Formats: sequence, structure tokens, C-alpha cells
Amino acid sequence: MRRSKKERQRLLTSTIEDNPFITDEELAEKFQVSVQTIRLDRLELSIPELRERIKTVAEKRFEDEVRSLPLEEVIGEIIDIELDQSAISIFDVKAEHVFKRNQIARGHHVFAQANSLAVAVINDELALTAKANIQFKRSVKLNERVVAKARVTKIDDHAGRTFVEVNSFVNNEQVFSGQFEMYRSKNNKG
Amino acid sequence: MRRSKKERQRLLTSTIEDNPFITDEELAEKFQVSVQTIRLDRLELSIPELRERIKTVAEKRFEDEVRSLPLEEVIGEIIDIELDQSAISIFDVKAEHVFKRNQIARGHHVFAQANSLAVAVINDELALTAKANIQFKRSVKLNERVVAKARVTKIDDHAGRTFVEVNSFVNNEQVFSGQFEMYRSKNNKG
DNA sequence: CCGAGTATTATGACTAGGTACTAAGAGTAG
DNA sequence: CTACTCTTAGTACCTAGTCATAATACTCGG
Repeated sequence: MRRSKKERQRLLTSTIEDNPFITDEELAEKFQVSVQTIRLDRLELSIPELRERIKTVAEKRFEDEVRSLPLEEVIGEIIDIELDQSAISIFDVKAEHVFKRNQIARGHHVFAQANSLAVAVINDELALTAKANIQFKRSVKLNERVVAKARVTKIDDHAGRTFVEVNSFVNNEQVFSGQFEMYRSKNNKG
Repeated sequence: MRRSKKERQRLLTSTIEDNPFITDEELAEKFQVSVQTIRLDRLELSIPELRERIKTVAEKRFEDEVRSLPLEEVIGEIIDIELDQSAISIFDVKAEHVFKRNQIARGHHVFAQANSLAVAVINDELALTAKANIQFKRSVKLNERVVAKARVTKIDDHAGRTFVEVNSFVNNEQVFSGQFEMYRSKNNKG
């Protein structure tokens, strides 16, 4: 035995993990054993064959893509909306949204939810944030669900400005508040 | 002919585009032609076989992964930093950052760059945004490069607050300004 | 209606990268 | 020596193709 079986299998796992595109033949060469041994190892470790591994990687990318597509227009999921009046969205804080060190959501995600809700509530082709005054009341942590509530406070058709107030909560506890001054193209249908 | 050859090939292209995981057999079934016809079509259109398509998708994911890792901690790329004093980062506006309709960068990305720069400039274990007052001076468009400059204006060790001003520019033209009040854990080394 | 040319389908041989199974030899521990 | 694990070898089979060749089917101009 060049290496103990356990040692080889440990290395095999990590090797495949950081290069799922490696074939059994290449692995056999790398560990100086027969292809059959590699196959037995994979069987024992329940590591799928090359093609299945590649497929999994590809499928995950596809999932991520659909997950990031709705994210493209609105951060969080809008669950209620009355144009030019009010809107509510929810946003679940996942691992990718927090600082690794302390599991606290990075501010820009909480802001992004509020900001995109402010954009969404406006009944217009073009809505952009002009100014914002925001406060982070308490930090949001991993796995918490943030509910953002937007309310249109004032519409100034002349200036083409709409004022939106957004308050975000986790379990009825306020975590964020923001006043948004939104630019809108003046030619509103209403 | 059920459909003209051209029509079928047009549909074939788009079908494979939005589902690269489809086999020739499934395609043959779908278009009511033989598998051989599908293969001839792919040959003419130079569409690779299933396995190659999946591999490409998987490889792209791998590339994306390394690209999105540095993005995890800071939005934009920090090119200069003096802790507790100033910092500069650049952020290139790509297709995924803009509204499809008008190619204007969504506000939260510009905010995210500024916010994460404000976090980065602070010489502390823990830095969180408490409040922010921001203005979007003009809209940022696709392919523009935003340069954000952060300057620490005041450090209040007693209250555990640091004030950071961030101004962002595209070609020396200001696009964003923000005053950030940052929370920091009081036990600073300095 | 016939032939030319295009389009389609069929057939056979081969490939990579496997699975599943059987068999056999090497080394080692009791 | 026997029992056992570990390793290697070999076979048949699989999927989703490739390439090449041949035989049809359709369609249009004359």
C-alpha cells in the first residue's frame, strides 16, 4: 500500500471536491492505484461519477440563476402592493448576506430591500432614488426574516418627486427606517 | 415536413438555449423528427452535444464562484486604504447591476459600494452602519466605473461612533454622496 | 410525370466514462 | 493455515453521443 486506504479516501474526497471534473483514470494515476480501486473508493464514499458531478455543478448554477433573476428587479419578495400607496416585502437573511465573523447582515442588503420596495411602490415607468435618510435600529442576524413596509407620504407632481417611508421589522421589532425621496418621470398616467 | 427546416432549427436553438440539459432523443420527440435529424441540425448550427453543453455550464459556474468570492466582503475593489482615515474603491457597473428598461444602475448597488467602503475604512473588529444620509446626484449607467472615496470625519470613542463621508464619482463627476454614522465596538487598539 | 437536389431516416461501427458483477491474487492478523 | 481485507482484472451493459454510408422521401422546375 502506497498510502493507507483511509488516507487515500480522505485525499480522494478533497481532490474531487476542489476539482469535480477529474476522471477515475486521472485519479488512479494520481494515487498510483488501479481504476477499479478508485471506483470502489467512490462507491464506499458514495461519490457519484464524473458526469453526475458535472451535472450537479451545472444544475446548481441554473438554480442560482433563477434565484438571482427575480432578485434583479426587487430585493426580497413583494407580498402586497398598492401602487402609489403602500407595499410590503419579505427578505430572508441567508448565509450570503451576513458578515462571516459575526453573522450580522451587511447593511446594504437591508437597504437594498427597502430601496427596491420604494422603487416598486411607485406607479411609474421610471423611478430612481434621489435622496435617502436611513437608520439601522438594530442589527439583523442570519436566518431572520425582515418584513419591510413602504408607505408613500407625498407625491409632488410638479417637481416629479415622490416621498416614501420604509420601516423594516423582524418579529415586530423595528430594525430599519428610511425616508426616500424618489425621482419619477412626470408624465404619470393618473 | 411538419415545419420548415429553418423554423425547426430556429426553435431548436432557443429550446437548447433555455434548457441545455435536453437530450437529442427528447428533442426528436419534441419536434417529431428522428434523432438523426436533430443531430444533423446540431451539426449545421454547431451546437455541441449534451455533455459538452452541461460541462460548459458547470465550468462557467466555477469561474463565477471565484469572481463572487472577493465580492463577499466588499462591493467594489479597494485600491487604496488608510485605516481610520480614508479609502478608495472602484466598481464597474455591469449588466446585472442595471434596470433592464433604462440601463441605469439600481441605487442599492451604488449605496452598497459606499457602505462597504465605510465599513472597510474603520479600524475595528466590528463595524456596522447606524445611520446614513445619502444623495444620488445623477444616475449611473451601464459600463460606467464608479470611484468611491471615503473619508473619516470624526471618531467618537466614548459613544463608539465613527462618522464617514463617502463621495462617488464617474469621470470626476459626482454621482453620489453619503454621510455614514458607523457603530464600532469601543475597545479600539489605538 | 420525371429527374435533380434537398431533407430525412436508418444502419453499423466506435467512443468516453462510467455501473454492476464475478473472480482471483496479495498481504496480514489471529 | 485460515479468514479477512484490499486490490486488481475482466466481462457485459449503459448512455449519449460521434462519424460515415446508404437508402428513402419530398419538392420543385421543366
